[in-house]
Amino acid sequence: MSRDYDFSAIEKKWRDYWEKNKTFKTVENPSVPEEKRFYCLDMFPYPSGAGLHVGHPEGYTATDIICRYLRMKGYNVLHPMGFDSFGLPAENYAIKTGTHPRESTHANIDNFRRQLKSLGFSYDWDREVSTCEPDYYKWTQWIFLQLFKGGLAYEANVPINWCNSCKTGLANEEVVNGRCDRCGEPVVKKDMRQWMLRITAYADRLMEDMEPLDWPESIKHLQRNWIGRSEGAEVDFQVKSTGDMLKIFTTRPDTLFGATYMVLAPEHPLVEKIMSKDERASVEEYILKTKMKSDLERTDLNKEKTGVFTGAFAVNPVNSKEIPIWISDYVLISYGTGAIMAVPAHDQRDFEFATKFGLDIIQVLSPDGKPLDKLDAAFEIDGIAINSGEFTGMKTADFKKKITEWLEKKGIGKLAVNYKLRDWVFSRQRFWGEPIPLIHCEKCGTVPVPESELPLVLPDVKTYLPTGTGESPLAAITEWVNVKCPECGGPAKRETNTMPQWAGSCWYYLRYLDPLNMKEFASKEKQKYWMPVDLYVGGAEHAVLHLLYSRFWHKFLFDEGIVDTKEPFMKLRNPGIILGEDGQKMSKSRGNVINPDDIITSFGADTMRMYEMFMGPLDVMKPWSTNGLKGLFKFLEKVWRLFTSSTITSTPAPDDVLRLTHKTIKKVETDIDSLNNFNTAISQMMILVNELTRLKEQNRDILSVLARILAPYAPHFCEEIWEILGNPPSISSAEWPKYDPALVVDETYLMIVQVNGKLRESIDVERGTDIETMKALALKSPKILKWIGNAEIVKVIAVPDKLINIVIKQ
RNA sequence: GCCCAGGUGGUGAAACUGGUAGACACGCUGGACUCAAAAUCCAGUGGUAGUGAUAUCAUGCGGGUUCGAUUCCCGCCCUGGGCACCA
Repeated sequence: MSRDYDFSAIEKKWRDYWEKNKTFKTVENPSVPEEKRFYCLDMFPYPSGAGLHVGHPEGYTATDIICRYLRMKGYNVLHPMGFDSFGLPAENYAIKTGTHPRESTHANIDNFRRQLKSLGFSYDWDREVSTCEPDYYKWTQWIFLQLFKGGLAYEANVPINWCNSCKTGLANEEVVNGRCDRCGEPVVKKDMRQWMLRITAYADRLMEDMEPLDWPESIKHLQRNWIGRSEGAEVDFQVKSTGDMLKIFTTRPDTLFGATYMVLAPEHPLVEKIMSKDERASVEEYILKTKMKSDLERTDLNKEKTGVFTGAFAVNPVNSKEIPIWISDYVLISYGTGAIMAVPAHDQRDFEFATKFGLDIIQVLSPDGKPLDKLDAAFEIDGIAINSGEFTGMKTADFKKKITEWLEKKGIGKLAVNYKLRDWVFSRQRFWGEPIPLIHCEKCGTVPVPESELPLVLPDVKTYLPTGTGESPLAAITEWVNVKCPECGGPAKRETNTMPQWAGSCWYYLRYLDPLNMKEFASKEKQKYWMPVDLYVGGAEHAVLHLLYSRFWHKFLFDEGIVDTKEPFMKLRNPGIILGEDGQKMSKSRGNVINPDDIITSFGADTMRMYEMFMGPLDVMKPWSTNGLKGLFKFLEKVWRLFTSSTITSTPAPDDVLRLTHKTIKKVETDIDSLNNFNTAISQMMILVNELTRLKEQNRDILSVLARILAPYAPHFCEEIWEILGNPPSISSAEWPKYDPALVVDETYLMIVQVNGKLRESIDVERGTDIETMKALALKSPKILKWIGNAEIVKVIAVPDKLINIVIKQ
């Protein structure tokens, strides 16, 4: 029976079959042992109006292959999908098009779901979650309340990153090169009342607990740098005129004797108090100027240092020297104590500042204990102390330890640790997000919405346009804002800020476990059955956003006894970016965007899946090629003909073909197990198919193996050929073939013969041939004898079952 | 500037713990089939020299270690990503 490979009919047929038979519904079967339970998680998509792009199916196909393969090996696999649907892009899109974000979000989700289904992914769709649904965000709000009650959510009036175009505050993690991550507008600082999450309380654990995880080193590295732990000392300096204590943080307490001036951030609270009358005007002007600067201007490294003298002096506690106090915007209020001691001889920033303003530069450190002649730049590395009183002559490391002890004994300093990581700015002055479930009462202060009243539903609003005033659009709905205080019953107002986009994704992997549970966000039993996530696949761009935030929430939930694992994601893999056919990043403006729908219509989902896996290893960046895609279509057609246009018998296949089949099983297995090299598994299957194509007739058992090892890659296609072979559906529950270890190695091999490391001959010999025989065979070869000639053989190196190298004197 | 990843044919890429560089595919060239084209099948395909067997050069560049280096070490160049006054 010969017929064409009608992919669209085949794919529809099997998609319908899976849906109707709930083939991929997952249940917590207790008889499956723990080590055979696998939780495989994809980063859920943000359903934009543009639909799925080709990058999505890359990671999703990889995980789908892994899941289908593991099921065939007898694993119980949890493989869910959902939608990250609250947040700025949906809202901005809604504003642009004039539709309500709820409507556009729902339409986008429907489209995404359709596209995902058309790719044949084996998700258990009964577990779908969507972060913007009240049933879901009820629990996001609930977790927030636990954070609030645990003292980890707090209100603060701090200068935050503000985007004038999106009209909202942003987290540090959402600012890229001084610009808004979403719209690219420069970010400015704005003083605002904010809800903050105390992620810094977990800084140490976020750092330490990451070490044993099987994550890409680069991602761990990124997180480590973002957290930015640095050890040093806090030292108190006294302000001479007022007696105030000025606390500074330094990683180089060993350079204390070289401090020739101090610098406060312009926003430092002491500035107002300590500045002298004479300097007031210039200090105030400088502060004003700083306020007007955008972050971009302020952090521009190329600009010259600026600053003004406050008129005040501080006393250096190690030598009682009086040193001037300046303010400058190169000192940040948000790091350390917002104040530094400046050691121009040993810190490049201070050096530049001191040079510009003619401040003293005193060397207190050199490579060999002798002062350097002249300094063109700060000497910043470790060395031996000079000009440092009783500490002179000490090595940097010892000095640090000794001086810190000394400061501690005197009660004017101590060991201190600082982090680059800042607390998480958690409120957004926008509409499309989870309402923060808090009530402000004049009498009782900030009171949580009672848990029984959750979810606190996002109200309908006439205009959801951002106000730009620092208030969210919710503030305008007086009937929603004005409530009775849950504690005293008096008049109170709701918090009108909403949560950031990252809130819902912080814990979605937990909701998949038990999506319909109305009493808890996930039952302990279900958690115990599946957690932690065994494999998590998604984009590296989330290294310091989602992946850090969700680890923080998870640790908090762990401390609360709500989850039982310290870390949520054991293995992490990042698919590489797919570039356009021109090698450029895919974008609408470049006109090089590939739409998965078009590919599926023209070539089918199976070809699409195969091609995306064949392009290269999962983790590397790679350009799209339509010709390459066609190659995979041709390959499937070739396999199709094998099953539909050839004679299929039970006559055993030739020995070499049988061996090749077993080698192929093994190769496909190890490549899937690598979680990365799906491309070479396909290459190996191509080699097998090329070999089979040469045969006059096909052996049924070999075709059966081929169908099963190809099934995770091209599932619709393989369901069909499985049926053609006469098997009942579905191939997804067929058993993964076992290879025979005896058949994966050949009886003979090609022995390489080198002369002085250069390939000169290759001889077919039996596996296991001993070294002496190898030598004898090599030295019998006329070619080799010709190369050796009369030269003296210095030595012979033999690697059994591989090669022999004859070293001669030339 | 600092940190990380990576540079292999015309293209995507392969190569076990150092052991045949370029598997598999795309593209290209030639052939078969066809009135012709598409599809399919067959053959060839890193550069140079040679009809050919073959030789020689070749994994970003320059050194080194080794019988032997795409693989290990040192220095440099380029590309991609991250951080960017964090004291």
